Amino acid sequence: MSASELKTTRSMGPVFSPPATEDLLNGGRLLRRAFLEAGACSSRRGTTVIEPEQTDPPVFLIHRGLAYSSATLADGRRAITEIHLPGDIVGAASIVMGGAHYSVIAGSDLSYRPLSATTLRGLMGNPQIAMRVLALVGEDRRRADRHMVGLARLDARERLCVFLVDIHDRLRRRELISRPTFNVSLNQDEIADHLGMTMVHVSRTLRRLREEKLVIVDRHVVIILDLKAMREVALGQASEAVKEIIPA
Amino acid sequence: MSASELKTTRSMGPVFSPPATEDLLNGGRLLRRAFLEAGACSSRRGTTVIEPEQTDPPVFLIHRGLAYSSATLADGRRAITEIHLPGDIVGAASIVMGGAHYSVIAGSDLSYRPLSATTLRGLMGNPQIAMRVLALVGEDRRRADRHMVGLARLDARERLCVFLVDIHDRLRRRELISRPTFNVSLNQDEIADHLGMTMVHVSRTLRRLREEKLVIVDRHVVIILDLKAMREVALGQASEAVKEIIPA
DNA sequence: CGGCGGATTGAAGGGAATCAATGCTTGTGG
DNA sequence: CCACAAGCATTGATTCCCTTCAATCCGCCG
Repeated sequence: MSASELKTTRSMGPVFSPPATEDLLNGGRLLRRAFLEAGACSSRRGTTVIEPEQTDPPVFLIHRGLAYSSATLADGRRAITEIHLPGDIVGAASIVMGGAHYSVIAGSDLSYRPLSATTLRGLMGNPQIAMRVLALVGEDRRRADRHMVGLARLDARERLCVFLVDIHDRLRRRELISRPTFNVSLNQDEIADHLGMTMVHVSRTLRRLREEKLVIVDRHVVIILDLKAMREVALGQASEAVKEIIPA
Repeated sequence: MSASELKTTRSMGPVFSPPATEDLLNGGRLLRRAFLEAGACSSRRGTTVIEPEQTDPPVFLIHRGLAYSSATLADGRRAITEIHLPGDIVGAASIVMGGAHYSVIAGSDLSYRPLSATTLRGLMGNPQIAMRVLALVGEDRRRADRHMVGLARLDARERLCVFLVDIHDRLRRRELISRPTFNVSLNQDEIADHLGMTMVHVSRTLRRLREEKLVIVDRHVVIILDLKAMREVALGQASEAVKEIIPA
């Protein structure tokens, strides 16, 4: 089996460096276990889970619901830099950076498990966990890169397709959904802040996508009608390198 | 001394988590040492240093010159996601991610020291180095976040100010310059791809900044005329949380 | 000198923002 | 049970920032 075939075969989840994979899997197990020892918390939609001023904030494993990281400028302009889904670990980088420079806000009613920064720093003594934490941050970074490319070079329609397909794929990979229908508990204002556009234009663009019979977004329910076509809009012009990251 | 005063005092470089700082400093030393044991390399301007297809690529410490990470879409649109300056360590995340999903290109003639992914993975056994590597990726992520906010919510003039002030501050912090004049060996096309605009509009906006007597960018030479005013454009509306990150 | 890549400038067009009004749910209270 | 307010979404009209297209210019090098 060739290398490329191998890559296509294991299309679930992010592709790690083969020599590191063993450690990563084990580190992942240990890390999850550490989270499970912590008690579960919950926050209602709209609550700020992490404040930017907070020093040495805890790290969260999201159990249910959706959260996002956002930064607000003094004049009120806001950008949502990342969407966190169930299974995501939020804020891993802050254990060395001494604090987030953004807020983490519950986008829906949320349940999660916090792990104190100190505890996690202690766990870093285990190289497998250290590797795993590094992988978490690396994965975030990869997503951030893709998002930057989108913000810099895609138009509104493309951004929305990428956004929706992305969420779909992440939920699918985690086996949280089995059909191309899911719930995104963000309102259009929040989507706009994530994609660098206005609510008005999100609304118009969603209408267009609906008319094109690509996807229906009503309230918080997303129904993807033509996943293949959406992928084409999203990645039709993505480079081969980027395509490899996204499972078909 | 209050906490905020303390923060302002140590205004050089990124602020780390206090409990981790000791480890980080030591890990940093060890890491630099590992790089210095490797031989120096050089690449001419325009060379691709890391290809996106490359599996398990090495990590680089840049010695002299400038490089950037870029992703190109199939239709030719390109986004430059990050600028790497002397002293930066490039590609640390790829030791677990199994490869970059972007190219790293020499923006000028470049000299650097590579460290193989395998070697660095071995060094991760040392918790101090592991912490330090995590900090590297975390720092990158922080910059990525700032850049996303810029792409999403700043206009052309603001983006250019942020960009130039950012480079200035990074060079200043590393003590590579002492006056607000420096060299950015990127052409306007590359700047445009970094800031998500067109070369034509970069040109126009730079003219405007010149007329406003804020900064002169001629060829590859940047002369900042009014640093304070530029910071105001750049961060005038930055949130307090973001401001703290940037040294005055 | 001529040619070339990069930068500049002008004119025209378009995508998205802005302003503003209306509609639709939902929840609350009379 | 309806009225009404509040929040969110939709739609239209207008404006504007930025892109696109195209021509010119400038410094550099063979």
